[in-house]
Amino acid sequence: MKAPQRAAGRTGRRPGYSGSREAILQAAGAQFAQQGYEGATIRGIAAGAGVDPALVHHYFGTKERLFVATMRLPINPAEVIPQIVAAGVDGAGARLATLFVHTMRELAGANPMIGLLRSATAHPDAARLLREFFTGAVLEKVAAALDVPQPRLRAALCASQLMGMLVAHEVVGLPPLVEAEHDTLIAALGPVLQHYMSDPLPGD
Amino acid sequence: MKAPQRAAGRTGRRPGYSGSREAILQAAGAQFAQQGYEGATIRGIAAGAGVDPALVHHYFGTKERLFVATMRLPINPAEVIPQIVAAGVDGAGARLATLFVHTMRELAGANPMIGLLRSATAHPDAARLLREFFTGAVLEKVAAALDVPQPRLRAALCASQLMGMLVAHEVVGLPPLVEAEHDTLIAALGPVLQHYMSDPLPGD
DNA sequence: GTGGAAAGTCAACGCCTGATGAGTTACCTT
DNA sequence: AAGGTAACTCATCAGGCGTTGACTTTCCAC
Repeated sequence: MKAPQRAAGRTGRRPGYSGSREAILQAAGAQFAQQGYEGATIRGIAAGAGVDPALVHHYFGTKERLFVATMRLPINPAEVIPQIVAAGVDGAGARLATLFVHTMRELAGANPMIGLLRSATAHPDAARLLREFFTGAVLEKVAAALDVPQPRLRAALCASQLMGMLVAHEVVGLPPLVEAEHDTLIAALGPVLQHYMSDPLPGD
Repeated sequence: MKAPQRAAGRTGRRPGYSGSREAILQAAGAQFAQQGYEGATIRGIAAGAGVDPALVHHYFGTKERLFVATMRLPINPAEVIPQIVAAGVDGAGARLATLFVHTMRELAGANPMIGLLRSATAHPDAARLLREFFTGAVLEKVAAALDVPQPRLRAALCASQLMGMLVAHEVVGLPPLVEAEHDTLIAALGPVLQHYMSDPLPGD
């Protein structure tokens, strides 16, 4: 039953390729997602990767930089946004809702976006990063792709609903949402996103 | 310039009524709201209240119990829900949106709900508390007051949008939302909440 | 082959955290 | 006037945190 144990008290470099760096990144992603920036610990991440805590610093320097290295979105907005908007504004709400719900359910429990949100609530830098990412990589892209008035406001409204669904579903765990079928959530969200994207707003 | 300093190195009970307990509760509320459960410290709270850290334990025992003592919602759902639903389902979306946006903007920066959310993301107990509170005190009440199919699911959908607006506005600080007029947000949110409350859903 | 760089561990540092217990002062009842 | 109780601070504890520097072992280029 003796599993090939990592870091078995042995010092010095291991023979062959160990994949420790990737193991650390993966463990860090899981811990940040589950416990947020403050809650996750270097020691815990190292244990999860089967590695000495000092090795984490060897690779990433500080916890802060490890966090930054870990952060990424589950989907690449640069390629997804055109896909959703391409066929025109009509039906874009339904397409976005479908993509979002499926991604959320598939990544349940290991959603990097949740890690970002968890961290953003306790770590101002993460909040700033999230804001800059959204305004830069999402809002602007959507604004460029969507031919409607006030595109940034509309994108932000969509983001508010999607973030909220994520928090209510993954963090708080509201039972009616967790137990609902994919199609129910999609049917509920679709018209909302469509409303934000194309219905008239004050200031149009 | 010598302000009447609290806890000026003097030991023993202070003459007169000091209001220390209330000062601690207020400081704790602010710290939990701004930094979440893990981020807030007993020492920081004590300093904010102008008091020795040990006095916090004297009154509340543990950090956990102080947190519970601090938690409350900005509005009392027991009296607000009937008010919103009373005049019928029609227009309830707009009424809820108006109440929500005004409350959110008035409490900006000191919203106890944000403290709960921040804490829920890092502290499973807070998440459980938030879930139990929502299912018990909100979802059930709404379910009883609303004469529509699947009331709990509808209430949860509304909650997801409101939580999301709170996170996007207060935590992430998306510029288009922060800069929008009250009326713009209300006009955007109203139809969404109305949709969740009264439009047909799969499973009706 | 030989030497430098990378991979890896170990032990320890200084700091901050929540919590405790003893001691001091004021208040309230009788 | 006396004594109990509540309010309050002080010094201190043990434990966990991020981080560091020295040391060992393997890899790779020349």
